[in-house]
Amino acid sequence: MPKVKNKIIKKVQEKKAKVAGVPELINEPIKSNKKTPQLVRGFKDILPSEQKYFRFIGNRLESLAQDYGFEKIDPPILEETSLFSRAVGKETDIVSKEMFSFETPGGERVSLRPEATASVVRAYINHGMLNLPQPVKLYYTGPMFRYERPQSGRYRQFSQFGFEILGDKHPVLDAQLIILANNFFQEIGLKTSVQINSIGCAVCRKEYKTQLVNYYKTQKANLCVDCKERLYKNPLRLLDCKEEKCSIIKEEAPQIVDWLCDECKNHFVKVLEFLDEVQLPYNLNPSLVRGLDYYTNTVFEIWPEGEEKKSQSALCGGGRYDNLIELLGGRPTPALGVSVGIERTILKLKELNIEIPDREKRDIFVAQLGEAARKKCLPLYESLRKEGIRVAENFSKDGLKAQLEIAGKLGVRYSLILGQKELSEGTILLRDMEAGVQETLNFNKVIKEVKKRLENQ
RNA sequence: GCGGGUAUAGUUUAACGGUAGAACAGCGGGUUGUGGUCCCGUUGGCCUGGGUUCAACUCCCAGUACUCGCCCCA
Repeated sequence: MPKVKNKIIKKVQEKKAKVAGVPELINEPIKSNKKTPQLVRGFKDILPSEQKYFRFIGNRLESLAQDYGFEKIDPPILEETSLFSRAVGKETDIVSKEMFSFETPGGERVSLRPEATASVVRAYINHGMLNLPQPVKLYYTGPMFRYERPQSGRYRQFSQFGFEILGDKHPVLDAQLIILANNFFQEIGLKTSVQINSIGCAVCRKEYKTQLVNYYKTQKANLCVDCKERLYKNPLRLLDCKEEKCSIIKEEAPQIVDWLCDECKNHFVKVLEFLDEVQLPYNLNPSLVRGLDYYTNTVFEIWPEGEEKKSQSALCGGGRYDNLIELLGGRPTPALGVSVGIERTILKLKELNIEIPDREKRDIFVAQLGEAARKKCLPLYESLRKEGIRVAENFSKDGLKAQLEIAGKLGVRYSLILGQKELSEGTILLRDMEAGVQETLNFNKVIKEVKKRLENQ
């Protein structure tokens, strides 16, 4: 009620002011007309409340990397555009229409990275890592950029982490990489389904593509519009069309595993055997093909359990890329890798209400009253911190009420309170926040006393 | 690139062709020195542009953003 009244009074006063010829500027609120810049489409602020998810995943990542002997590499976010067009493939959607590319003031064609494998491989070649003991095992984490239509689980800037193993072609590595990736999801509490396939080497894939196209040509009349296009642009993609009529055609389509050369088939069989050794269940998925050109032989994805049909559900994807290093100008070197979509993983964690540990609680809040106390509390805070005590404060506040309120919200066990009275006595109050009782301590012994109390609990 | 839904305060939202209301959060006070309960006060908002109308936050159109699908991918 009074609010309405105030507003009316305000209006009347404004009118009066106008009538009296007071310049309007005076009554104008301080608010400027300038609009606050908004987020660029598809980009997000990762707010403090979201950070625990990233921290949680980051911690799991670090310990996994340690356990499996991977070393970290941080390639830059910006690379020559040609790195991606050569590695990922000129014809792929990612390169042909989804990169943030521009010219630098110096005239170089550069792109924000849409993925990191190409950069890791470039670094491997640039820094002569072939002279290190092979295989070289590297991991990375950071933002990637793709100019796609944003939607659930898809942003224009998103985070991935990934593991790359360069310089060895043994199938045990394929299996171990899949185990590692799957362990990650298991350990954060997600149930998963491993999808695996082999797309062979350049030779047998070419042969298979011919077979596939020949078969689909006989069915051309019944294909969807997209698939007619795929027939010429990217035949392997025919296999994961979701149109019902195409799925029926797919049933009868030749499967790549039947067209693998002896070497590729042998490799794939061994990978599966290793997986069997650790009793990791997997789904042999003949229609799993990957969107990046560099893949050869083993390809895999990990999906959340029970979400086989959804299109954006893959939490991670990876495979071998035995030709990539040579393609980028290195010596022929086999390699493989996996990358995990962090936001997608977080989305899943939230969906399943999986509990994520918060940041560690603070133990002691330092509250002060008056400028003199403030001056003593600032160094006290430093001393407590140096003693390894988890301490909190809000020194800019004046009232004790406000400070204790914050202490309560932080969930500290104790608050130290220093005011005029304590200052003159050389003491300080220790308040047990749970019990609500206080005792007076000698200021000079406060660190020792606080430590003693924290240890006793 | 294509299609559907949505757009009111920091957040969740209400109502209305005629001066926008709440809850939570924030800030201040009730205790000039005591939090987690309570009470009071207070800051702050109709996405942008055009049209219809005496009058548009409300109706219409366009744009933009968000969102959900398709495509593609993590």
